[in-house]
This record gives sequence, structure tokens and C-alpha cells, in this order.
Amino acid sequence: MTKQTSPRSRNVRGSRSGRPIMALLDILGRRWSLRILWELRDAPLTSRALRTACDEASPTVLQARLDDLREAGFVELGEASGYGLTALGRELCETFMPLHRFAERWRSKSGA
Amino acid sequence: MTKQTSPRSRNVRGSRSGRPIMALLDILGRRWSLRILWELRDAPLTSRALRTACDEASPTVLQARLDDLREAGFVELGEASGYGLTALGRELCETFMPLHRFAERWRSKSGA
DNA sequence: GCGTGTTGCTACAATAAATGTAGCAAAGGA
DNA sequence: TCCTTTGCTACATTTATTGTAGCAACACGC
Repeated sequence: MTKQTSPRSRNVRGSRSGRPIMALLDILGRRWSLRILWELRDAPLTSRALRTACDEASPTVLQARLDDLREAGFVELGEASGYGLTALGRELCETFMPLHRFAERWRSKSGA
Repeated sequence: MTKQTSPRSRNVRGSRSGRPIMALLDILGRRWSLRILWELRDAPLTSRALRTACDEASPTVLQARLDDLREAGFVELGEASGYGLTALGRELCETFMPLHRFAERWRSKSGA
């Protein structure tokens, strides 16, 4: 036990301003948050599989983010399939899908 | 001069995997990135005004993120109006707008 | 020219967060 | 029982962020 992370108590400034968008931007702005949601977009993953998908990110952060995301209601730990998106989390992920196409266009415009 | 940050050299793992979405998720996942884009969504802001808008975040990070976002091509420093979104940045911001409505729904479902 | 105020931006010490490596207990299969 | 995988944690090292202060450059009124 002894959860060392609690997204409601340890907030980046501005996330408790009453504007839910700020709280959302706060959670999403933490490292690996976006990535985790992205990796979970298709199917649930076990914690180990997620770690692999996230390029061997340290289990410490992954676990912390997973806790954040679970408390936010975007992710849940299933019985057998590991971590997966909730209905809400799937909705959020849908919101991010256009980002994929944007990223492609972005590369073609900036890098090469 | 003497930029102390270079988003291409100091990357979170996985951002150079050839998948532009990863690079994008990386930049966006740094603290204050999303917030800055959000605050700039309507009109350009001077660095000081942006600092105020971002709840007095430290100028060090703000400057670092501004450099990142500028190098990514999302933000530019205008002649008189301060920092503003580029066309690309505006596009990216459009992508995020649905997040606003989602955040509202999210609050009503989770918190209160 | 001289103050006054703004701009973008930086230094730097203190604090918080992330990384990397190791390992735990519990559950399942053979 | 032994072996493997699960979710999850410890902890020391490294990196990022914070907070406070301040710089040079430019514009304003005078």
C-alpha cells in the first residue's frame, strides 16, 4: 500500500482553479500520461507489456501515472487482461486521435 | 543566445522512434506545454502576460517550453504582440479544443 | 539626456520528479 | 514443488522544475 501519489493533492499550479480543463491539462501534462493512453488505445495491456510498449520506462513513473489515470477514471485494471481504458478513457483517446494525423503533417512540414 | 534547451537532443525515450506521434506526445507531455498552447489559443501574449496566465509559473520552465514549442514550430515570437501561435500551432490547438468539452463532462462524472 | 517601465531572457540554489536496477508477495501452471 | 508472470515497491542517482533575483535592450515621457 502506501500510495505515494495522489493527483488531487499534488497538483501543478492552476489545476484547482475550478476550470476542469486545467485539471485535465495538468494530468495529461505529466510525463508518460499521454503515451500511456496512446498505447492503451487499441487493447488492454499488462503492466509489463505497457512497460515494453513505453520503451522500458521505469516502473516507478509508470505505476504513478497508472494510479493518476486510474483515479481520474480513464484507466482501469481488469481481472485478467491488465490495464485498459474505461469508457471515459476511450472517449478521451478518441479526442486525441486527430493528433496522429496532425503529427504526420507536422513532420512533413518541419523536420523532413 | 546560449539556448540551454534543445528538444531534439534531450528527449524522453521513444520520441525518436520514427513515429512522429511519439515526438509530439513527448513535447506535449512536458510540463506547461499543453497549458501554454491553451493560454495562447485566443491571442498572443507577452512573456510576462503568459507567466501571469500560467499562474506565475517560473520563467525558467516557461522559457524552456517556449523554446521547445518555437523549435517545434507551434509558437513564434512576434514583433510587438509577444508570443503567439503559428498556423501550425493553431491547427494543433484546434485539435485540443474538444478537450475542453470533454473536461466538463469528465468533472460531472468523476468529482462532482 | 535622464528616469521609469516594459520587454525577452538568464543565473542559481533548493526542491520535486523521473530514471535505473533490483526485488517483493501473490497467483497460476506444470 | 519449481518456475513464470502478475502488479507493485525501494532506493540511490540523475534530471527537471521551482522560486527569487536580476540582466541588457528598447520605448516612453520629459
